[in-house]
Order: sequence, then C-alpha cells, then structure tokens
Amino acid sequence: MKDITPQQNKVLDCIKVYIKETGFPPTRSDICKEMGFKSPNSAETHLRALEKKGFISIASGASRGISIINNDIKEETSSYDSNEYPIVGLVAAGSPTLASENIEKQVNCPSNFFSTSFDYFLRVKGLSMKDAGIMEDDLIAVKKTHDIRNGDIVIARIEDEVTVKYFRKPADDMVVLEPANDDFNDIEINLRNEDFFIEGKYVGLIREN
Amino acid sequence: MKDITPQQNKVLDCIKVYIKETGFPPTRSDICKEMGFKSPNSAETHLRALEKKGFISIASGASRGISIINNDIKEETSSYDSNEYPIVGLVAAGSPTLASENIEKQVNCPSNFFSTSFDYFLRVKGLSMKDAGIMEDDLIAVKKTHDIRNGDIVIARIEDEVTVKYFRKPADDMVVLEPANDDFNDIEINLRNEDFFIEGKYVGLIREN
DNA sequence: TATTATACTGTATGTATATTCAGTATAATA
DNA sequence: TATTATACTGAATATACATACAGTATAATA
Repeated sequence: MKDITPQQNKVLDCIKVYIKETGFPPTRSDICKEMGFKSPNSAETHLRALEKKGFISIASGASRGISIINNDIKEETSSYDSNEYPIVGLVAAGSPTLASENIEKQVNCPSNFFSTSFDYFLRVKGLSMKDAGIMEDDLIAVKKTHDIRNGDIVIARIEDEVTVKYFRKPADDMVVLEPANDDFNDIEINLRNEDFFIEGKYVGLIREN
Repeated sequence: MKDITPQQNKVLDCIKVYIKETGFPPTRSDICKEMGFKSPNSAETHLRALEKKGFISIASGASRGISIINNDIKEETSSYDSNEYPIVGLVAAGSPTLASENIEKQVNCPSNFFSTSFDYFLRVKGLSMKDAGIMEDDLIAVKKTHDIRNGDIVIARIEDEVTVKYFRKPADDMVVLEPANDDFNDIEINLRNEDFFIEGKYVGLIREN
C-alpha cells in the first residue's frame, strides 16, 4: 500500500461518504460534483490512482463499479468489541489446555462482558463449589493470571488433576484449596513435594437452563 | 411493512449477496443472471414491489441505484447477532417493568447466547434460590412467557412482590412457589383470592466476580 | 365475477456512465 | 535534464442501464 496524497484522500473520503449516504458508489460525474471538478477525467485519474495504490477496486465496464477495499482488521460497526472464546472441558486428568481436542466449542461474547477480562470458559464438573453458587455444567470465565489473593476462586492443577476451589496460602511453602461444600474436604498442598500450578482465576459465570 | 413473498425475498437476498460480494448494487440485468430471469422487466417489477413494501429504495435514473433499507434493530455484521439487553432491578415491591427508572443499565450480549431467547436480565436479591446456584446479585436471563411447566424456575409477581422460585401447580386454582433453600418456606397461592402473575421464565444466569 | 397482485417473456429506447484521447501545468524523481 | 506522478479542463463515444410498453398466465381478493 503506497502513500495516499491529501487530494486522493479527499476523493476516497468523498466516495465513502457517498456510499454511506446513498447506499451505492458514485459515478465519475458524481465525484466531480462533490469535489468541484469540471471534467469527469479528473475523477477518473484519481480513481485509477486509488486503484493502483490498493484503496479501491474498479469493476471494468460497470457503472458505479467502485468498491472500497477494507484493510482495517475489525469493522467499526457499533462501539463494542466481541470475540470468540473457547469452552474448555474440565478434563479429570490434565491441564485445561486450549488444544483443539479439549475445546468443546467457541462462543461469541463481548470481550468487556465481565468487568475483568478473561481468556476462556471452563465447563464445571462436580459440586465442590456448590455453596458459592457454582454448579455442575456451569461455564466459568477464567483469566489466565498468577495474581491470586487469599479468598479468590482459582483454577488450579495439582499433579494431573484440575480443580476449582477457594485459594488460601497460610505459609510460603503451603497452599490450601477450600471447597464450598461441606461434603468435601480442604486440600492441603505442600509446595516442596507436590506439582502445583495455578491455571487462572475465576472472574465470572454463565449458566444455561 | 407489508409481507414479502418468497420470490421477492429471494430477489432481496440476491441483491444483498451481490452488494456483499462486489461492493455495489446489481443492475436489473445482473439480477436476471442471478435469478435466472430472461427479461430485465422481471427484475424491474420485483424491485418496484420491494420498493413499495419498503425493503429497498430506488434512485430514479441512476444506474445501480438500489439501496437496502435497514429496518433491523441490529446490524448483520459478522455471522452473529448481538443486542442490548436491559438489566432490571428486582425492586422489592412492584413488577420488574422495563420502564427506564427500573433499568440499571444495558448490557451487550449475543442474542443467541443462551439456547433459549430472552428479553431482559433481572438482578437477584436474597438467597432463596441458593441451592439452585442462584446467588445474591446474580443476573438471570428472563424470557417473557406464560408457557411454564412444573419444575421451571419462574419470575412471578404476587400482589406487589416479585420473586424467583420453582413453579408447581398441583391444582387448577392453586400454585406453589418453592424456594431452593431450607431456610425459606413454600409459598402457596390461591388463584381465586390472590393477584398472581407470571412475569417470565428463567433461562440462564450470569455472575460477575 | 371483476380486479388486483404476483410472476414472468420480449422488445425498444433515451440517457447515464465509463473510458479514451488531446491538452496544460506543477512538483518530484532519476 | 528527462521522466514520472500529480492535478486538472474539455470533448467525444461506445455501451451499460433504467425504464416504458406490449403481452401471457396464475392465484388471491373484493
């Protein structure tokens, strides 16, 4: 994409405005009216320059055959961003990786849906966080982070097991994972002996009924 | 907006596709090629019908002067629909109406986010549905409907009080609303005496942490 | 029953439009 | 210094296109 001149930019803008206002591209003559040119060839040469530089394409022989080539990454549609997020199954053994074999499906969700940004959804298995309102098959929004405080709900991996629990760190070499269900016991992890890894932090929840 | 016929709808679609693919609207002849017509007048009459019914506008004298009139609330941008949904506060007294004074804010959410469509979000007060995983300040997606079955979670209004509960109808003139929390009691409603109204049905839940 | 809407074919035509050719002039490259 | 890109006017022309007119046929209304 070569550099556009100020005048060519004006012409390009005037084409965009014309399309926005009428729903279809202008003729050479229309451009002349908008730009104040007196010859259709003025528009023609500008169009050919814009085509050469890759800003528009011109369909040969067709009237109004101008189309704007969009090189913006995302469209300016409304004023909000949306994204595809993967739903990862909480496989009993192994990390909830984003490898395709673990991805249940992709869901579309505004990226500012929760006040905290997040990276993926995790499908919950079991009822160990029941009293925190996290039920079987719920989707929890997970933010990949290691910035965890006592009382946060974390997605943690102990050896090969992935689990969702309250996080508490009573000592430097110890972590306690607490369920929100009296039927389950606390899990105490000795960081010296055990393979412990924090996958991320719980920032939101979605349930479908 | 009058009813569109299937054939007119095909023509409208073919115009939309043409614009999407080329960046500019089709001529009558282009439509004929796409639709298999042998006379440009076939396209012309369809266009005039679509114009009359308000689906397109036609600029007189201009070539390719067709523009699609967008009467959708939401834009078709990528292949998914999104929408603004209001969050309604569960005001202790009174119906969760969509009157602006009750609307906490609007959130953007894909309209196919939950498998069932819905109309608004309701901010939950209290813990009466705790064992169903519905916690204080959760947002529940509510579909306005009266198609309720035993066991559904409903948003109901009794006199001036709005509540979220399991629905059961043991007799024609009686409804029982059951909480999901042992600390609360069932609510029995005699439909003969009491003012009872079903605002809608719980179809999904969102929680932010 | 007459009328209107839908759904076409087929022909014709004025004009809207792209596009080429011939110039003029200035500024930027090579 | 010659060449190329930019930035225009002005005229000419083949054709792309909208649009009207003349029909045919079927289904839905009034």
